[in-house]
Formats: sequence, structure tokens, C-alpha cells
Amino acid sequence: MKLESILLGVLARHPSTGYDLKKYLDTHGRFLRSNTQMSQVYRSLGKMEASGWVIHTVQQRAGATDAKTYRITDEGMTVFLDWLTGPYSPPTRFQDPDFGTRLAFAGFMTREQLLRLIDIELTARHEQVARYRFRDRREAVDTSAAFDEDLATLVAEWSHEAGAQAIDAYLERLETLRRVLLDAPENAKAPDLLLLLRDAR
Amino acid sequence: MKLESILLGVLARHPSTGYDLKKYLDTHGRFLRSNTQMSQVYRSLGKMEASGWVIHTVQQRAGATDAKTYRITDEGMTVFLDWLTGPYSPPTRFQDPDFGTRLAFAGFMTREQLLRLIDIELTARHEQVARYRFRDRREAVDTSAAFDEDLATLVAEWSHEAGAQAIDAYLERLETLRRVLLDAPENAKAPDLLLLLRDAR
DNA sequence: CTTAGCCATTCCACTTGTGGCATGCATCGT
DNA sequence: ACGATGCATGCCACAAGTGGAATGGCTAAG
Repeated sequence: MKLESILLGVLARHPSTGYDLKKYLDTHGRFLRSNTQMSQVYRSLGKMEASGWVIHTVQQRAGATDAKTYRITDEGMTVFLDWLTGPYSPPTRFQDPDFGTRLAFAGFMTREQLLRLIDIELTARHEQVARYRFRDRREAVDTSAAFDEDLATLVAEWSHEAGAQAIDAYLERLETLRRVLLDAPENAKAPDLLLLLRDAR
Repeated sequence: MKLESILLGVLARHPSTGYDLKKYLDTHGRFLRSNTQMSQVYRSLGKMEASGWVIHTVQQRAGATDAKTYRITDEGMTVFLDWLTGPYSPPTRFQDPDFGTRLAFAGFMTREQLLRLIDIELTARHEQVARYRFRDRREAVDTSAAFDEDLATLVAEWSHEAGAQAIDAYLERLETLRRVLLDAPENAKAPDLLLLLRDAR
């Protein structure tokens, strides 16, 4: 479902071949998914076609393998939009791409839907910070093999600080986006929005 | 292999039941993996036992379900250490837990091994930044359905900036850790290391 | 001329992960 | 007294992802 959502999102913007989609995942979409296999893309495409979410037409390429251009169907569009604007439950790791994937297709949302999504993410992460930030991080030890406690402590401390800083920065940035979306006039165009974003930092 | 590596790492520090391991994944290990299912933990444990990487002993708990305490075998320790210090290829997304998972078990590494790992990560990410930072981010458009270009542009710009800032901060923090590891005297103890870390910020 | 890389798809055998169900006792708060 | 939560395991069907091989033409650089 997750790869499929991405593929549907791309196809909702323009028809593509399997190869194109793989290229998207390796370039523009590289933060949405790590190391996606060709085979996985083609298999998803096949499954989606069987479900009636996409259809393909064949492009002959003299000599070479025929290329199949996939386009999204109305049904596929419905499925995609249902996923995009449907319920979102934040994964444990804020670094996971679930939220970012939805953002990548923000253009298909209304400003209200986008704000709702952001609010869900924000409350979930704030709650997480509140629950864990000052929690004891020591772990029970009883190590048999060679284990460098000093090294482990250093790295654990660094990891915790790095994680805390990362999530704090993340929350701050998200709040900024939220602010811009709330403050911007209803009919603001892209250049003005970008200016607002710059000022809000 | 990935869940198994984590479980082996935990078991390398102390014996645990399946339930304990799941709890670890939900608390201390929450940044290593999102939403792990109980069934997945028990299945991995079963498979690892079949491979001879772990063994279990049964704890009777009057009335309640017996608890199985798993401990790592020598073979399991070898497998774990091979994974930990073996070749690491950075995933596309720097937010993926692969690197962090290894760091979580830094205590089982020597300082040199840890530094090698950090150097691999650092070069890979620097290279990524160099390749993509100033790349054109515009995507070909040909959207049929309702698509708010202005909203999409705003969010895309925000995402890019957020991503850039996140990876920059990440690189900086990693460099700091690297510095501390390089500069610290061979026999430095945890409190001194933490002081160095604090000063290095 | 040759090698490398891009374009393009498909198949296959696995391995992993998801989500839910079933069981059953103990403890703690209301 | 009741319900939630924690402890503890296991089974199942199904969905998704991994990693590699096979095929074959095109183009550009060395």
C-alpha cells in the first residue's frame, strides 16, 4: 500500500512507465523510500492494474523492448485521494517517511486538509517528546562478551542529544509551516507564500 | 536480518523473553524500528533458535503462561558481531535507522571500527549533498485532476529546506562525534568523554 | 571498437512484515 | 465488582519487499 500510494501520486500528476517511476523514486522521491527495486515497482504496477487503479498503453520502440505507459484511472484517483486525505496515524519514528510522503502530494489537498494532517503529526510528536524526553535512558546491563561501557555511554549520550535536537528542529519547522498556512490570505499565490515562509523563519 | 540484528544485540547484553524484547523495541529501541508486532518478534526468535543463534530456558510462572528466557549462543554472537562490524552500505534516506542501529550497539565495537563506520556514513552523505543540493527540484507537470500548484510549491520548498537543514545538522553532529573519538585519549573514561562531547558542541 | 550506462520489462524464490485472533493470570485503580 | 493494562506466548493468512538473473537495443565516451 505504501509504495502503491507513491506510484499513484506520481501517476496522478503525469503518465509514466515503470522505469520512469523507478527513476522518480531514485531522484525526486529519494526521501520517500530507500533503495526500491525495479521488480517491486513493476509488480505493484501489475497489481494496481488488476485492481483497476491504473491502465497502460504500449509504446513501440523499434527494436528495443516495448515501453508501457501507465496512467491513473478515476478509480485509482479515488483510492489515492482516500489514502492521502484519510486517517493518518503517526509511526513511532518521526523520521519515517509516512508524513513526508503525504506532504509530497500536498497539491492534491485543500489547505484545511493539510492543516489537519499537520496538527495530527504535531500533537503526536509533542506528546512523544513529553513522554520520553526526561526519561531514564539507562539500560539494565549484564553483558557477557566484550562490551566497552565507556564507548557505549558516549555514543548513547550523543544519540540521545542528536535525536532530541533533531525532533526539536523538526517540530519548530513544522510549526513554521503551520503558521504560514494559517496566516496566508486565502488566495495567496506561490511567490507570496514563499516570501511568507522566508519571513517566518 | 534487520530485526534479528537488533534482537541479537539486545540478547548480547542480557537474556530476555520475547515480551522483554518487544518492550525494548517500544521504549529504548523506539528509534530503531517503528511499530513492531509481537508476532514478528516471536517468529524471529523461533527462526534464530532454529539457526542456533539463541537458546531458551523455560521459567514456570505459577498459573500463568510459562515464560521463555532467550540467551545468545557463541554462534549467535559471531553472527551479530559480523553484522555489526561487517560492511555497511548507507541507505538512500539518511533518516533510515540502519546507521543508528549500529550505533546503538557501539559498545561492542572498538573505537577504530566505530570510526570506520562513521567515516563511511559521512562520506556517503556528503556525496549525496554535493549531488543533490542545488539540483533542479521542478517536476514535469501534466496534472489532470485538481492540483493546487501554489500549495504544492510552498510545501515542496518547505520540505526541501527542512530536509537540507536536517541533513546539515546531522552531518555537523556526526562530525562532532568523530572529532571527540579522534581526540579523546586512548584510555578516557565515560565522564571525561561526556565532557569532551559537551565542549565540542 | 569496446565498454559502460541508460532504457525497459519480466520472472522467480525467498524472506519479512502486517494485522488480527486466541488464551489466561495478576494487578491496580475506580 | 469491573475493566483496563501488563505479562506472556502462539498461530494464521496474507501483503510486501529483497536480490538476482535474463534479455536486448541505444548512445556516448574513451
